[in-house]
Amino acid sequence: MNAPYHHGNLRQALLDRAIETLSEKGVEHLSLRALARDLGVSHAAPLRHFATKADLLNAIAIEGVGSLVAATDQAAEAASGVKRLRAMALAYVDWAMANAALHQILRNPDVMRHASDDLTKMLTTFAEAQRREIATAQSQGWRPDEHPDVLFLHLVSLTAGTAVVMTGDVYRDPVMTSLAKDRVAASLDLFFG
Amino acid sequence: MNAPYHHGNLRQALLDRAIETLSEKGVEHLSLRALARDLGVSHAAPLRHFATKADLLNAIAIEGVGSLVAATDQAAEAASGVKRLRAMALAYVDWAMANAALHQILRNPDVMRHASDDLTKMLTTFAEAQRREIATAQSQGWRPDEHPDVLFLHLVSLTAGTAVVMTGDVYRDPVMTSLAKDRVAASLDLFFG
DNA sequence: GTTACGATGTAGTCAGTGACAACATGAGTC
DNA sequence: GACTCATGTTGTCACTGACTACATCGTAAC
Repeated sequence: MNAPYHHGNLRQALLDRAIETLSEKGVEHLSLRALARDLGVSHAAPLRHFATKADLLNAIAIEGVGSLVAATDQAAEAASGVKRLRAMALAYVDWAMANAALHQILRNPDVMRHASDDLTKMLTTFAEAQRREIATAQSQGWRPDEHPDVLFLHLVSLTAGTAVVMTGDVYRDPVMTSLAKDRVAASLDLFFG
Repeated sequence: MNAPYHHGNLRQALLDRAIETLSEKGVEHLSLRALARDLGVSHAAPLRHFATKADLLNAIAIEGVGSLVAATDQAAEAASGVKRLRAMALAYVDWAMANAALHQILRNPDVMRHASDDLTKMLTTFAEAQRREIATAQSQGWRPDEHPDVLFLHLVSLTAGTAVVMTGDVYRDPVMTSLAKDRVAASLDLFFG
């Protein structure tokens, strides 16, 4: 009748509930103790799974990057060359819009400051994949004369920036954001076109 | 001999010290009480000037936007047309690199979530100025056939994104960041050129 | 001059938080 | 059936943001 002594899958439950809370209240109001209360577990139980709050956020970020990489990988399958690069960029922005809370975690300096080796490695791998795609696209005739570093910086800035703008961090005016929604592809194509 | 009862300019001292602390430790470890200790006043003194922590961050953000607008305005004076637009974008990124902590505050969803009317108004005004510059540049022959919304979204995304990348939020690898430093102008010129 | 007032700083307090240590529970193993 | 160890609990500590009541002092009216 009573709740069982062991939760069963507290770790994942914490991650899921934390992501919910984050999208509602932001990282500043995420509290381990509130999570524990929400899940009907004692205030110190989360510490068995995440030694510190930073660890929890790091784990969330790892889940986020995994989801992001999966989304861009899937988008990449359909095409090749520049179109592949374009598809990945669009998928990135789409993913960010669909997972705004997760995206904000990945862009939060206070979270990434404590990034684990695993997390930084995932991000590095992601960046390397993008560099490879650029090289391939260039070898197939897309902007062959530009320096790869310039294209990479531009690609990363543009995609990250568009995601940031579209998830409402910059101009929180919803009218502007919804207006811009229809322009995302066109904006990206100023680069890919 | 003893410290005077009144600090003299506690408000500005708080702002200055807070910005220092932010660049060292991030917003998560900024504490009103620690600020009070640093400045040798009682733990509740800051509340006379900023009713809540959110108010303090908001005030910092207002200082930041003011400084940012001043920097881009000054850069704009020298040129006109697309060159003016380009100069403003470069000034934006330069400012962000020189004031990374302030820039991160302006990009922190947990801060902007509580943005005051004054702050949002400043940001709106800034956005409108950018839209005007785009219109002027277009009337002078720069990308005349593109939709202004597309250009605006692209401009904002690109500048915000470049600033985010260059201030180390995304790829924290300092090698990458310093490599990219020489490429900033070239990257922006893929749009302005 | 002194008196009243308002702005600024102080002292004390409260609930909420992250972190830690010591202990309890129970599923799986030999 | 005893052992073990991951998982959850209880208790505690220092710290924080926020609030209230009080102290100090510049200023300006009288």
